[in-house]
Amino acid sequence: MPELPEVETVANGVHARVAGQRIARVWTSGKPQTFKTPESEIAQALTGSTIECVRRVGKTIVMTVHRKKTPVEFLIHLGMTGRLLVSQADVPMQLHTHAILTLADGREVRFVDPRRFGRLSIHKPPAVTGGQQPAASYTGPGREPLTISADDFIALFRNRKTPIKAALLNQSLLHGVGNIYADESLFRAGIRPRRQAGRLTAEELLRLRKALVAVLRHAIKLGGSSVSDYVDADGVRGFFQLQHKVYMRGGEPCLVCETPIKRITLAGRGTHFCPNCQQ
DNA sequence: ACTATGTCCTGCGAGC
DNA sequence: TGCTCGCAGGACATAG
Repeated sequence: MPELPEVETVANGVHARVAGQRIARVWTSGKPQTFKTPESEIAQALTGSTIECVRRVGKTIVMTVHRKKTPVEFLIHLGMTGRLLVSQADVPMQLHTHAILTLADGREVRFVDPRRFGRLSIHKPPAVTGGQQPAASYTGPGREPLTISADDFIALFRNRKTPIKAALLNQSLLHGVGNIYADESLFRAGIRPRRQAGRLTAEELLRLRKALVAVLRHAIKLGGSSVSDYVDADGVRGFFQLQHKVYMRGGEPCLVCETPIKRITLAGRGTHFCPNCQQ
């Protein structure tokens, strides 16, 4: 499932291929739950506009386009099985394609999502009160794991009774962390997923932050984790799944101490940890 | 204000 | 071999 490293990989890949291109046409599938903003509004906002940049905020891909200097942000959330692909027009359209942006040079940006947990929407900048024109800027629901300071990171979890893993998955605290990187960072920090977030010591939280940043950076370098059907903008798989220490390794020996990895359900999610290495 | 749980959706793999 | 069934999970709604 696409989390921060996968979304970052896709956003960078799409940016490199389409920045500066004009969007000539927009097609949408009519599957209502995919569109948080009505399809007609999305099509109207994008048709004839020029793509300025494509970047990642949390788990969301933000495509900034402009027309007559008015910026609009197109938000693409990949959900669990969403793909954003840049294709030549003659590549056959695959099943579960929900949106196609046809570029002026004939190539297409395609959003494909079998399970339909993905969402497309338009983010409008807040209303302007003064004379100046603020740039549209989607900031996401929480803080960025890669740039948050140590003090702010510790403060996020203060007084929280929820398990640390559930807190890591809460996008209004940190955004971008999902099930894989929550499990992997807790393993690398030696912390049990069920520990109450508010009861972790500052030292443990610093270890967790360090582990989380390291695992996210490493995964970005390897193009993300390809579990389920994740691929980048060119349809190429990532390699970080080969570095998973606990995720989906229930019953297999811990790579550090050989204790069998335990699998439990926490916050409705499969949760994997080493009962010896994680206390 | 927090926290916990159910729901959506399809593909895949286990098991009979 | 071919079928059914349960599971995978991010975000959001709803309940406690």
